[in-house]
Amino acid sequence: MGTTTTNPALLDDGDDHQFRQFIYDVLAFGTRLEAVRDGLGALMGLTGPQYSILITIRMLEQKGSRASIGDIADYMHVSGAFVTSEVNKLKKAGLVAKATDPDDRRRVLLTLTEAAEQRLIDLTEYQVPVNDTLFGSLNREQFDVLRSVFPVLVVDGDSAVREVNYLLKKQSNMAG
Amino acid sequence: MGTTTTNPALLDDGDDHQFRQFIYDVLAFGTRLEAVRDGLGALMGLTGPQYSILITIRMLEQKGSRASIGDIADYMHVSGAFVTSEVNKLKKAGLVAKATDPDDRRRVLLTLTEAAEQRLIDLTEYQVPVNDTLFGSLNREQFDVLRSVFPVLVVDGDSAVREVNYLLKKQSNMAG
DNA sequence: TTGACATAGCGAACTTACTTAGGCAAATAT
DNA sequence: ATATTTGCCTAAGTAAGTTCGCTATGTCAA
Repeated sequence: MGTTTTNPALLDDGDDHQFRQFIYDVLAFGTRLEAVRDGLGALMGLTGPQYSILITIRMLEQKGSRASIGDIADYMHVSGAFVTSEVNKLKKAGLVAKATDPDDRRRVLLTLTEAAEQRLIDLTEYQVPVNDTLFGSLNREQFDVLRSVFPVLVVDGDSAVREVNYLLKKQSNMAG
Repeated sequence: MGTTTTNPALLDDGDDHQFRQFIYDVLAFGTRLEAVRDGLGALMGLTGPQYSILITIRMLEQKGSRASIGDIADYMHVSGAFVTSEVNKLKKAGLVAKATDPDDRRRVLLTLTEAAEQRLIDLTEYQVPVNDTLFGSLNREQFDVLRSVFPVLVVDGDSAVREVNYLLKKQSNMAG
């Protein structure tokens, strides 16, 4: 009674205090990680979202997928219109190239330019000390757990977002 | 060479690919967690930041600390002026009370009202299914690792934020 | 005890990071 | 053929912050 989860693995003798503190810490870490990301972007002369778009494109390239505007928007959980406008700035800065997808000429395929790849390489000079500070206290066993857990959490996170949006819609229907 | 960390525990035979993917997943999870938080806030009729302020006050209360405007700002990594303005809205809504600290009359101490505590209790009805979706696949061993790791990551995160801001300042000094 | 400086909070003006709405062009279904 | 859907774009608006300058209080040094 009064707990915010029913998963017994997360309860300490029926108490969810540890779990609440954990959620709080995850959220707090998230804001710090975002601050670091914004700072790394700024070191390249970019805003946080622009930097995020670059590394999302790179991530998709490395996976062998091709990245359209909509793909980036889905990954980042922002609107397509926003990606369009930020990508246009990145194009103007010579960091991404746009090409129409020959298989579907509505789609725009995004790739990193050589200049962008070089700037990302140059950035590692700063990334290394920052990442070492951030994750210097993790050991191998902890990292293995984190590495296996987070992909699942992302997928479950998507489900939870859908669920909360559904609850919200239901509530607003009841109000209206 | 080319890796973004030097911590050997995070490298797979000298390669940081797993580590990069992990960072990407943590960031992705962060955006989803934030979306869930915003949704839970909306279910209470609040914005995400307002909801965050409420649970930050509650967290500090439970720790036995008293919460000033500046304390909340530090915890949330936002400006004091922003906390001031959001807290004033929460006060108008009858959810937080402001009192001047007798020990330092510049400080404003924040407490949750009964109404706020009740609304947070009512919210658990929605929180339970959402948290179960989010964290339903975690087992005890994984949770124990996460629970021990995240408080450290938050502290190290603060250091990393300071470090990246220092690098940024140094760079802008060199430019100017 | 007074003057100089630092700190906490506040309000106003501004910026940034988004969203929604509406339109066009290409693809898909009827 | 035509209707619908999908992908991207532009323009306009909104939310979530910031910075700046102010007042009040506290602190420290002489």
